[in-house]
Amino acid sequence: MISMRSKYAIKALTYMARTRDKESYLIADLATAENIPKKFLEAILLTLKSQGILTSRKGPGGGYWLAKAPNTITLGSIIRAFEGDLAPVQCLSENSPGSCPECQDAATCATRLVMADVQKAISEIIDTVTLADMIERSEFERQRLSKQLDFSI
Amino acid sequence: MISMRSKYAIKALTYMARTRDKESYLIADLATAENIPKKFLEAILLTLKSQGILTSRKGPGGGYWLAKAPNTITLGSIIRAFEGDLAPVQCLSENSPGSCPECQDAATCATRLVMADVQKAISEIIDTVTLADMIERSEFERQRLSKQLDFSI
DNA sequence: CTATAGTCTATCATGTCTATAGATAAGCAG
DNA sequence: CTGCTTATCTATAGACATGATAGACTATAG
Repeated sequence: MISMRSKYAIKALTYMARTRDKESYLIADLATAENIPKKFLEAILLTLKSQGILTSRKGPGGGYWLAKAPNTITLGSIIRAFEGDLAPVQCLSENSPGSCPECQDAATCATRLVMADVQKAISEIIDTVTLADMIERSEFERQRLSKQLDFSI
Repeated sequence: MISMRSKYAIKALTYMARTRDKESYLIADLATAENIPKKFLEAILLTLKSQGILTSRKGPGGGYWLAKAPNTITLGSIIRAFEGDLAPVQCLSENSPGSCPECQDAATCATRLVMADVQKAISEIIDTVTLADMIERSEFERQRLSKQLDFSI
């Protein structure tokens, strides 16, 4: 299960990518628009900034905005900002290395071998999908469903 | 990250599948052999029994043993016994259904669509690999490494 | 100088995870 | 029937992560 942080981050970022008219977004407005607890969102946006996904400016006229184009922001980079690297087992973690405490022989550990495949499969999906892709996919689905409705009438 | 429960379960089951000579295994022996806290292992074996992976008998001569052949016990069934269905988001959970609390429109939710792909990718791996496969893979790796050693001498 | 808006620190409740202790129940041997 | 063996159940404790809130602090436009 991905955390609420990740989901709120996706919602806020998607909102910004969808409505590119404004040049900056206030925490309060994002919180209201996407129904996210304001104080919680604060910390989330700060994390996204530290990952180079958002930029911000203080003071009047300030706020947050996307640091990169939506088609260059991957879902993986968003999720990993909150969930860490998505290692299914400790010994496959890159940013916080170390062997699994219970493992007797990492070299021949079948669990590690299989889990490496799992990790790769996950990465291949989430590191390929971008924010732009997600908005497009959502819009496509919306239209597909409204057409289905037309037929059923 | 999969839990220690899952890892201990895999270790205990692999041990039983590897040494098929004995007709039953004592909790205490499994705990010693695989270096697992005995009391903790108790609960784990009980869960595996409730999932139909193990069978048991009390009293002298009793113990635990595999309820099925190792090539019919999937890694997925073991992991799911402890981690639940591996739904990346609430709305994709089958055994504890319900929509994600923050979701406004599940039908067009891009996160759900992508995560469904992730869930499928994970399942395709772990539901295909069996206990027998893992033992074989581990043994293969052991031999491969010892051959590599031969060359390097 | 002051209102605005992001940033930082601390705290809280709740829940899960790993692990341990102690009591209980089933089953075999004599 | 007694006693030993072995699984099973209930309860608890400590550590940590998660979701969320409160309040003080800092930068900046005008």
